[in-house]
Amino acid sequence: MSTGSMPANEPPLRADARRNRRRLLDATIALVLEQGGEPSRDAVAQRAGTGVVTLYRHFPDQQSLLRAVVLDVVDRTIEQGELALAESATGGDAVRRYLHASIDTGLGVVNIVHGLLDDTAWPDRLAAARDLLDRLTEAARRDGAIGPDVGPTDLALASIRFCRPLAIGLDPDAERAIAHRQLDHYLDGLLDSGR
Amino acid sequence: MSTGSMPANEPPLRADARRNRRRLLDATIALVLEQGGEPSRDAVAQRAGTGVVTLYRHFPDQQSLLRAVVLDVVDRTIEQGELALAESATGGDAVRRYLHASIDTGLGVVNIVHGLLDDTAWPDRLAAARDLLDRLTEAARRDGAIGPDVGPTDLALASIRFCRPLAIGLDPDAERAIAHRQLDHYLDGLLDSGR
DNA sequence: ATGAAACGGAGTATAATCCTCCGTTTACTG
DNA sequence: CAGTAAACGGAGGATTATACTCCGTTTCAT
Repeated sequence: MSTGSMPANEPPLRADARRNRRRLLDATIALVLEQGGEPSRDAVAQRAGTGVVTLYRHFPDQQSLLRAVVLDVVDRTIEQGELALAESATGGDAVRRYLHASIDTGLGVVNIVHGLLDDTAWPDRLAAARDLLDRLTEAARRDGAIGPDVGPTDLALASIRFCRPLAIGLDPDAERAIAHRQLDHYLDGLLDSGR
Repeated sequence: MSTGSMPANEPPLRADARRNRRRLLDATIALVLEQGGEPSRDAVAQRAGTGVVTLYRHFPDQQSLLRAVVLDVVDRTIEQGELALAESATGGDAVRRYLHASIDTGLGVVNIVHGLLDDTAWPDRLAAARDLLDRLTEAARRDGAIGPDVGPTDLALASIRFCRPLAIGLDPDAERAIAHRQLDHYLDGLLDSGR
């Protein structure tokens, strides 16, 4: 269930294949976030520490790779969002926790890659994501954490903004730390928390 | 004085040359911000609405182009920052006004391009920029707008974060509007203004 | 009007990218 | 602990993008 986007009724993958598939997805996510566009096949394979052939075996064309990436990221993010909504004490906390999680899952890729896909092969996930954002907004509004001028779009745009690397040669750890810190300040302003 | 980065003791440029130079700089700034790396020559020329030759005539190699871009952006941003510092009622207001201005000048390019330059051909501007950030921080701290945990680095990183386009196919106007809105929320959190 | 400076389109050399063949290595099964 | 099938990676050729230049035309300044 938490295995990301695995089509269920397929012959089960061998262990190394499964590992490499995961690495390819992670490499693609990182490259898309860093460069903001379609990464080259060679670059993906190199980043993943795998041969180019492996990439082609798992994902015959760019479309299937990007589709898999989107499914993977969206699923992991929605999962985190549902947890946030279920376990947080207040609506504001849920929003806060969800956005921080979206930085770690790399949600930003979805919006970047979206325009490169010719089909919308995941209307269900899109609906689920929208619905999640709506419920997060609703919860925060009910608790008085946000005013009427703040909507689901603000949350979506925030996740895009803070997911993107700064592209100034920082190592991933520093990059993430900065993103979380900035997001916290942003949320301090967005949510009139406590005060 | 407000003509951007014009080397003073050179033969004066013809009117069309000056115009094209400006367009090339703007195109480069936009492309660097959108793609986060070295844009191709053809792309720059096309975006500027000029021929490739014109690009080569003004900037013989990539280095000179990037250097010119940095000088241009830094100068215009510093100018705005000094104005903000001089004319704002409070330190917090100065910080706010400076960061909003940096979105419009495109300051983000400097940090992105910085790593692509092999020399630091503008130690004076770098010093001036640092100094400006220090004075802005100092002013805001004196007015109680920021605590001791917020420093000049936060301002620099914020300008990078909010300068970068979201890369989701928005038109420039929408892009800028979102950036300003998000920056405002961020600053509401960063500066414990008023409250 | 005239000379000089600036311009753009077309074209070639170079580098990056895409994609496949095939011998080797790695994981599962009895 | 074999044996087999699946998965792997490096090398290489076809295709595409990028960098840069020649030269006839247009635009500006006097």
